[in-house]
Amino acid sequence: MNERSARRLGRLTEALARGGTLRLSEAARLCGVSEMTIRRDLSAGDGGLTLIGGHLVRADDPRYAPLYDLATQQDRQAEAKQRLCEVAARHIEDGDTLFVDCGTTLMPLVSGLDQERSLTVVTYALNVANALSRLPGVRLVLLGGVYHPSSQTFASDDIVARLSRLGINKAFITAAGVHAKKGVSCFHFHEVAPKQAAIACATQRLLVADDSKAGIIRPAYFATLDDFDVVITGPESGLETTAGRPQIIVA
Amino acid sequence: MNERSARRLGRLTEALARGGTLRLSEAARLCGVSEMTIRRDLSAGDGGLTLIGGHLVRADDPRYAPLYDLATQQDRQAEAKQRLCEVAARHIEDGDTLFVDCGTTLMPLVSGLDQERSLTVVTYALNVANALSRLPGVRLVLLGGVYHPSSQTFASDDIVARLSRLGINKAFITAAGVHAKKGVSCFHFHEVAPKQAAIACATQRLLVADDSKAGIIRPAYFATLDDFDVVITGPESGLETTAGRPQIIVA
DNA sequence: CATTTGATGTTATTTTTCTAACAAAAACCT
DNA sequence: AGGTTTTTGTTAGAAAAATAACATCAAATG
Repeated sequence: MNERSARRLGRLTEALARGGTLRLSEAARLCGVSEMTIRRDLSAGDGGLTLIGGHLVRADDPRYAPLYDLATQQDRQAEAKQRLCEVAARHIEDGDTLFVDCGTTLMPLVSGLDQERSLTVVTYALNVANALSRLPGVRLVLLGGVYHPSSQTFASDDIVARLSRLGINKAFITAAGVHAKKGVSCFHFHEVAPKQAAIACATQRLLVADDSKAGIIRPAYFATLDDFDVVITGPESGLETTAGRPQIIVA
Repeated sequence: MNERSARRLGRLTEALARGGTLRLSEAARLCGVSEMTIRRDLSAGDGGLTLIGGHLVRADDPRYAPLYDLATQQDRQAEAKQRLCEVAARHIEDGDTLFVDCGTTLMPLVSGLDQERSLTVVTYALNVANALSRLPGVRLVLLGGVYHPSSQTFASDDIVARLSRLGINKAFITAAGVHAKKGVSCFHFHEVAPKQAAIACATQRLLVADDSKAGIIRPAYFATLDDFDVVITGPESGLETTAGRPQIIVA
């Protein structure tokens, strides 16, 4: 990609940073180039901006991904996540201090929060923070550090210490693999410390994982199933409520 | 308006209640009627839903609100900021560790960075972090804490300690007010600590402020002009290079 | 039962947006 | 300078969407 092209994209991205749309014609006028050039910039770019019916809009916000493109498969997972999150949301009470884990699983949870909901939410994920930053009722605490693009999270050596200073009420944890015997795992090792710290200091621990994670093992173990008080999952997960600790909720 | 029509609209409104888009064709299939009927429903409705390029969206969705104001006034300032940032960018060398301050002034700087640029960038601003998160060559460090929507920044009591542990090479600082005699100020008190810490520990300090800030005093002072090595500003600022410390660059 | 009325579907037309191809201009290199 | 590549603009054609007009259907009414 071109340097000038990148600068134009940057400018447009900035213009649209807080949402809104821009007619393609406006964008072209703004940058002093033809509409065709803007089109080319967009298709060469990283997909942060997209064109929908002649209107330039942000595409990087999962909140605005198409909901019901029933044709594709991604969306069925999205719908599953939506269902799980609706159940998870019922565990949230006003005044809670929540920990919200990384990934896309919990995005419907934070995106769906009521504007006026009075909560404190702690996270180390950039996408989660972005969604929460728009809610006036939420006090957002982001655990900073070095950014890891692979999981859109921040990692730092004192994240555990900082987390333990916060009075976390409920921890919503995600996983890439959930195995009844072997335990709960994720892809990236830098996610382990925050997850474990959140599990350690939260009063109530909730695991949210859709069917596609069931029976899977990923590189980084971070907990066993009975570290959790509640597990919210889909009907095909094969997990069942036993006498033991975790209460399995099927959504 | 028709009763069935109203019911369809209600159903679609519900489907889009949490944002997202719906293809007109999907909507038609969902309601079991033709696309034309959906179109008629929409134009007869209260305007809560709207059609944009074949996609059905909520009219009050902030993402799809047209940005009317861009063409007008913001534009000239944006262009000025673009100019300042082009000058500022010339001070960046590969391998640098930068501090980038909050606000919109420096957005063109980070948005315009080359994809391959090898840098470490430290910031405490969410918008800056978002722009940088897309650049593969940039190691992004976000100083976390409690989110302040007014400035899109994070604040925490140990931000100063954490900053001083980082080897900041060049600090790009912004201001809401620059006064030759009185000093440099910003709107929010929670910005003061990070700014001062960055100024304290950086090797080179650059102030970037467009003309509209010149001669202005804002609530929170955080530095004097000669705390900076370089000041990048516009032609109308009235600032001039004197014998003293700050080198004034007019862009 | 025929007729009317309103809602819906279908088709055709216009407008707009998208894509591809080529031409012009600018930047780049030797 | 001369030639090459890259970037941008223009044009033309294809695709999609918006609009309008007309046809069809179903319920309601006398």
